[in-house]
Amino acid sequence: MIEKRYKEAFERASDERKEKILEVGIEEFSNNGFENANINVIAKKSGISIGLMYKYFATKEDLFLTCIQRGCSILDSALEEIMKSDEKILKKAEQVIRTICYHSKKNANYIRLYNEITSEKNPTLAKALAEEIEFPTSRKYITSIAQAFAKNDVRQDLDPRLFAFFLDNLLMSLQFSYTCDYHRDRFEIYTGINVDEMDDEQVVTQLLKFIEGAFTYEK
Amino acid sequence: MIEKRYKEAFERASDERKEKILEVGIEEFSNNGFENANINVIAKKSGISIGLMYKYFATKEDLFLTCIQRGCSILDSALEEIMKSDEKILKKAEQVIRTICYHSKKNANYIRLYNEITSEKNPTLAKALAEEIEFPTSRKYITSIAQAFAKNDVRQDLDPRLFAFFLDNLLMSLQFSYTCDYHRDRFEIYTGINVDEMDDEQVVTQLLKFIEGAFTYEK
Amino acid sequence: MIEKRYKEAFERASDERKEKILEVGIEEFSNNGFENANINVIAKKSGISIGLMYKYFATKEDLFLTCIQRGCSILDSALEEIMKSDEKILKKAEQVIRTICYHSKKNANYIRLYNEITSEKNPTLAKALAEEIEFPTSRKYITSIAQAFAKNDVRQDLDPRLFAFFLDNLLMSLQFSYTCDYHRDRFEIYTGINVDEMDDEQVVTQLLKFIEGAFTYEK
Amino acid sequence: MIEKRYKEAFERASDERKEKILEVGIEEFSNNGFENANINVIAKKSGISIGLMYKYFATKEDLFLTCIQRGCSILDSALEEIMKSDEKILKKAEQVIRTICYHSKKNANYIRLYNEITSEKNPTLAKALAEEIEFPTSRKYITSIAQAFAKNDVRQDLDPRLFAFFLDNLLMSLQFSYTCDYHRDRFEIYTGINVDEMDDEQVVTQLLKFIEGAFTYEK
DNA sequence: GATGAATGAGGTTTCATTCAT
DNA sequence: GATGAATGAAACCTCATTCAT
Repeated sequence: MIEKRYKEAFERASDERKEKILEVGIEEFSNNGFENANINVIAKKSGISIGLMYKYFATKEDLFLTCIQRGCSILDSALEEIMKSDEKILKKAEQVIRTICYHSKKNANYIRLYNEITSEKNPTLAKALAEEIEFPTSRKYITSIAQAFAKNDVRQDLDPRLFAFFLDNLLMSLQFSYTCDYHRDRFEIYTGINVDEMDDEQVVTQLLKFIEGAFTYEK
Repeated sequence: MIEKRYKEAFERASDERKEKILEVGIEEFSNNGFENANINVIAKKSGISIGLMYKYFATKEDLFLTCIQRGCSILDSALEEIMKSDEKILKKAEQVIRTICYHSKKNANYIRLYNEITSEKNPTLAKALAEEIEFPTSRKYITSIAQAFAKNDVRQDLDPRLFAFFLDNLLMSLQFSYTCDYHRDRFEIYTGINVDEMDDEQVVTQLLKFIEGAFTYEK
Repeated sequence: MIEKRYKEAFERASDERKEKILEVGIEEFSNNGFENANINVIAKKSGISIGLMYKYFATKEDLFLTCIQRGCSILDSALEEIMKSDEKILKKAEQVIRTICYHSKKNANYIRLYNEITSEKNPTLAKALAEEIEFPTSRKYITSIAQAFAKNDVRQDLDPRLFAFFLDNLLMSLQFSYTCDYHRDRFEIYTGINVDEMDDEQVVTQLLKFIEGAFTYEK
Repeated sequence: MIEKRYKEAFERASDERKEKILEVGIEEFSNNGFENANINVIAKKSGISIGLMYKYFATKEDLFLTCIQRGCSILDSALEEIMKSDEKILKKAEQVIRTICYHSKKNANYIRLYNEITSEKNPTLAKALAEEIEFPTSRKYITSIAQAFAKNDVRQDLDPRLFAFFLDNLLMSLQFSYTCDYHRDRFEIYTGINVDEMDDEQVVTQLLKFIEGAFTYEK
């Protein structure tokens, strides 16, 4: 688990300021990537001095990680809402997919930040990030599938953890397809349609069929 | 489509040298990412001077892109072999999955380079790369699915292009899970097992079930 | 017209520092030309770091242009003083010539910088520079000649603008002859005397005769 | 006087090749200036290898100087023709001016090369160049004026060498005004007319009046 | 004579981080 | 707490020149 990466001074800052810094940081990091983001620019756009920024965060990496934590908590809370319900697993999947389709523009920067993380090269950092970000989500999926398994709502020869993994692979890929340059182009190459002009309903329907088949079918 | 990004002098170099430069380049770029890779280091490790490197490639970006083209052509030729056969689609899927499991270590750097690309931030470059890389693969998948569709081997209410897209999402994610730091950790979080110690057969079996259900099931 | 080429940070620097940087810059650029001048050297001699230099000027070219503006404003203010008087045109010419002879050592670097500009190869930059530098001077000369023309102090068949141009050609060449290596040697080849040992009075007298005849004579 | 700056191998090359190399060299140096001209490019455009270029010239500077000698000999031979005649000095001046107006386009590159030289920063080189280039011309002018002086064709209180110098200043400035970016813009600022659209006859007439007055008038 | 592959020093520019005020 | 001027290491890239063939 990632410990807090900000200094105490950051906690003491006003909520408005904290919000602003992380918002600007998320925007800059998601637009430019970690290397090309400029911490001096982030400070300026946040309306604080670079000196104060270093009173809040020891390094550029710490600011980056704090931005990630912020972004992920936002994404996770949306998922939380859906997964805690009592709906059947396919119903939950549908809601998650619709949420992705619907909110992908509003939260585009968070998702692009997430995409940035998935190509992290530092093994130690990658591990900490994965645990921070993937753990909560994975438990929700695994639990839901296990429950469905117990209720015999899904095929009985599936491995809940692997199937949760495959499911999340599909959802993660979809998120990126709505928000990240390369994945957007990839989407168009496969479907022939720009993702902005795609009928979301068609995507939802087809992906649900895919998932439903995957979870339900049994020879 | 990406045109060649190397200069004529590079073509004239010995095969051994060309091989060496691209091998070193792929290693450096996949280990450090584009920004943190150092051309001077690549030149030194390749046994040539920095001046000569710039006789071969006009910019760092051009070297990067040539490394990508090299990596992709290797990956694509493996896929080509499988997809051109007359097997049923699920048989092909199985072969592709096995190939991924089997070769993921040998070609780890290529796949990590591919992962690097998927978070490219330059829209123009992202588009060119997506077309170069995704187009050949997508046609193979779409064609195979369309053929299966015509033979009634798969459910008749699927959209071939979207299903090809979903299928590739699963395979792409699997590749990354074998090779890229973050994805490897993510895999372990979902499955509880480090990917290096995972029984490949279990992964193959489960993923095939997932795909088989997705393509076969019809209410 | 050239807009300012320095950043706001430069304006905020102390006058002493601004003065120092431009003085050193003018010296380096006039001694070595634009290409061979070294920004790191200018920074070091100015007593600031290279990083700060780039806080002040975005590029080497911007520093160069700011040096030029500084040099030209000094040269122009000397001319301004003379031209705004009510003297007859030949009296003004005499004063200008004497000023050139007298101040050519003190301002040698400015004049050599001006010389550097006159062989500028970038057409866009050349145009901007010419307008910045030549316009104020040209108006002064043309106006003076036009006034003399109106008073019948000069021959009535002259074209004021072309005669202003010829006059300035003579003065520009004289400036260079006092300050720039090639022109100094050229001067000696023509006159047989090194310009430093030449009796300025002789030059003033002869050049005034030349100009007086040019402006006065009428068949 | 500049000694030859080419190696013996260059003398042994075919006239065609020598011609080509110098022609290309003059073009590159006059277009880009000494620093920005690329000797490898000059070799390629001349149709020879860079290795051979260094068999012909020891350094880039030597090639440059040989180009200058070539360019100047062309310009000088045109002047030679005019000055050796028996015409009166003003007639000769008119012919020189007309030659400048007429041939300025054809020989633009030579003149721009000459312009490049006039801002040479190396004192030793500047001196050698000035002697090479200015000496022949200066003798022609000084001699002509001295002859005119003896015949009482010009005012008797002029210093022949200084007047020759002033005269050449006017002609040199005019040459540059027809060919070099900065000087062309300067011409337009003074006259209000682009030098390409200027009526040459007007320039000739006015400059001749200027010179005639300068040489003839006597209080 | 002729080639052109190969070298590598050196210059411009960026930006994370420090610290005096 | 807050500022922002100041630092300087490090990276990309150019091109005159060499030399083995």
